[in-house]
Amino acid sequence: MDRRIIKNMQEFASVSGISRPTVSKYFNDPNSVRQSTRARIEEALERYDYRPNIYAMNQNRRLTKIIGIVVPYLSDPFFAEIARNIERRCLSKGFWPILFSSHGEKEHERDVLDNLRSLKPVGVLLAPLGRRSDRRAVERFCKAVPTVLFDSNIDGVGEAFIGSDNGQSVPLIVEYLCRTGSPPCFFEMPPVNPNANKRRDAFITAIQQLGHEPHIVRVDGKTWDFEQIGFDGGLRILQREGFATSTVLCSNDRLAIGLIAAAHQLEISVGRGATCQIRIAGHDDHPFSRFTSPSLTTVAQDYAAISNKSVEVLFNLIEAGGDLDVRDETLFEGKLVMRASA
Amino acid sequence: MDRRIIKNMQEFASVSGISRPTVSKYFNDPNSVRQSTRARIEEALERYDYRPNIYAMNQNRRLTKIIGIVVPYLSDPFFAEIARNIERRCLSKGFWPILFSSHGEKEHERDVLDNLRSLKPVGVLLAPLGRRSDRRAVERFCKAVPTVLFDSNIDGVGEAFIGSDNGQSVPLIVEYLCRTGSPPCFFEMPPVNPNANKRRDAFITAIQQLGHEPHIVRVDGKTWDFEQIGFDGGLRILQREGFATSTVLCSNDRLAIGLIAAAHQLEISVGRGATCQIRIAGHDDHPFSRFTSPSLTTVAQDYAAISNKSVEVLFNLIEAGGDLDVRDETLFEGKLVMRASA
DNA sequence: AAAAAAAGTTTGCGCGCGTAAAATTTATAT
DNA sequence: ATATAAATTTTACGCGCGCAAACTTTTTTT
Repeated sequence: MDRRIIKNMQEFASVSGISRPTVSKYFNDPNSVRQSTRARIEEALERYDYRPNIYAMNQNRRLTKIIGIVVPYLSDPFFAEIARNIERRCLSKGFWPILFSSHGEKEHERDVLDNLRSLKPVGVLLAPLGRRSDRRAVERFCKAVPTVLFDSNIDGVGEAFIGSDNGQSVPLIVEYLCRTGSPPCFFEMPPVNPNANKRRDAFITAIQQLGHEPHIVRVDGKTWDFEQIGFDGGLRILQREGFATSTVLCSNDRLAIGLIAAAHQLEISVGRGATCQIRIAGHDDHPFSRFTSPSLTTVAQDYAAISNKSVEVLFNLIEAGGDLDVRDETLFEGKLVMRASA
Repeated sequence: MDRRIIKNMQEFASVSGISRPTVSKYFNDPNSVRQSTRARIEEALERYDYRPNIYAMNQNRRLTKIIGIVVPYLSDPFFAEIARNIERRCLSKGFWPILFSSHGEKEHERDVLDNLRSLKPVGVLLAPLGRRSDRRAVERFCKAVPTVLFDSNIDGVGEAFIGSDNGQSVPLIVEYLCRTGSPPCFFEMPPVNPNANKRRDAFITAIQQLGHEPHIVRVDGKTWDFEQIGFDGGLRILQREGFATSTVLCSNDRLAIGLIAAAHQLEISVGRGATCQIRIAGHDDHPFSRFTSPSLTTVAQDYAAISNKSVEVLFNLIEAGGDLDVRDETLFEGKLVMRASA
């Protein structure tokens, strides 16, 4: 840090002995200027610690370097982790990731998309709320901004979709559960996104294919407190009629976490041991699933692959100028994670 | 949505029959213009859906409306929840909250602060990493930007601090544990922030005051996977020497969650029942603590109060023009949450 | 060494808005 | 109705940078 403070690019250009347009070019892409020039600029940069005004930059650039990341519910560590991964990859490519959460509310998602739009991002990675989304608002947004959807699909909206293959993951665990014990029933809550429905349907198909009757148990719940919903619903069911079979496959891990807690409270032993009364399995391999008691058997969503692929597709989309020829959908397979609960 | 698209404020001013400076004033603060004028503008706003260019706005404003929120680790639902609360309050006051996570890394925190600074926020709510923070970087930041610290204090840095009173909360649960069973030992990991140390010290003081020997058990761990650290460390200890007493107070809930999982794996029964072998308690009332098996007895941090107060203080700070006369520290008391684990 | 290509410089314009001062209109108080 | 205050309009300038065109210098090619 040297002498006077630099207030704009012109001053910085002067002290570094380079013309302003070249300096501008450097900040746009350091590799676009000659090595010797780059060295001189970076040398001056160390002495003066100047940073271009991002507002002026973004106002005048054709394209900003901003990438929007929108997740439905950031308090869910699953989405927090995906967001973190995406953020890292964007940063390493010189972009400015900005993270938003819809907080599970349709209105908030709409507001987020509106605000995000006025940031004029080059691209957006959007995990929509799903069934609770204001479909038209999302459509409008995706028409105006190059967007890749992930986690939760909305048919025909966005330039691509990346998610996991429920049609593979659900049969995988259903087959495992049937092979190792009583066939499972399916425990679900009102579907918040298309995945929930796909999982239920995949369950029905899979269990029938194995020659069993499909039992679906649905509990109420309108919030995003999935654990609480699983707990409350599970408690009620276990106290009254019980489940149709002694194995329960939950629509997602968070529901299963609540159900395990309910079972424990009622002193119903969970697990695959001989003395256990009920087996509980989940779906997603949520970050906390390995720390339930007993630890939760589940199908892991490959969220590293999902976030990596999402970013990759978005970068392609950006390079292609904002629209792809075909809207491709990439689905990743789940992996069985055998733990103690089933 | 009507006729032609409005590309700038001048055009919008024309179609709404108001002068541009007045329109500008309106967008700065809708209440600063006459009611009749406001009505006319908002009427036009409905017909034309114009939004001012935020980059141009922020470039020229004395103060932006941006409020930075920085948390150490967003994948921790505790911080995600606080962030959500803060965000809501900022939005309702017409500010633009932008959320950042340090991802538990010193370098990343530094980068975040650097980037945030160039956004020229009016104010920032910062929960620093703590001991892993680059103290000088944080200091420099706080000198340049009106900042309120929360959760984790750094002496003399920032215009205010809001957190919880470990000197009250720890004795509270220590007293409870001693009253209802064997005195606890203290289970901790390498301290990531000042709270960890304060809790240990508070534990020692409290347990001695009650006439017991303070036993501290520390396990290794350098990441932010607190559950994993609690699990691995707990497993090792329980398999070997065991804990000094049959009651374990953990430095935080996430550690306790891991420890409960370890105990379960070793078929050590956790709880306050007569047949139980060990009692485990935590600190924070983490969102997941009610869903462990058994549910976790803990001290609740009043995080609603913490986030509310933080925002309130920041608003005062902003109105005061960026610096307060005195750096006040507000500490909120914890509340005992008796559940099944202790 | 000459020619071609690449990189850098100069000049100048424009982006969309904030803000200030002076002039004018409108609302409120006496 | 008149005086006063408040709100609005007019006019004009500045913010910090991107970008394009024409020109000059440096580097690479043959």
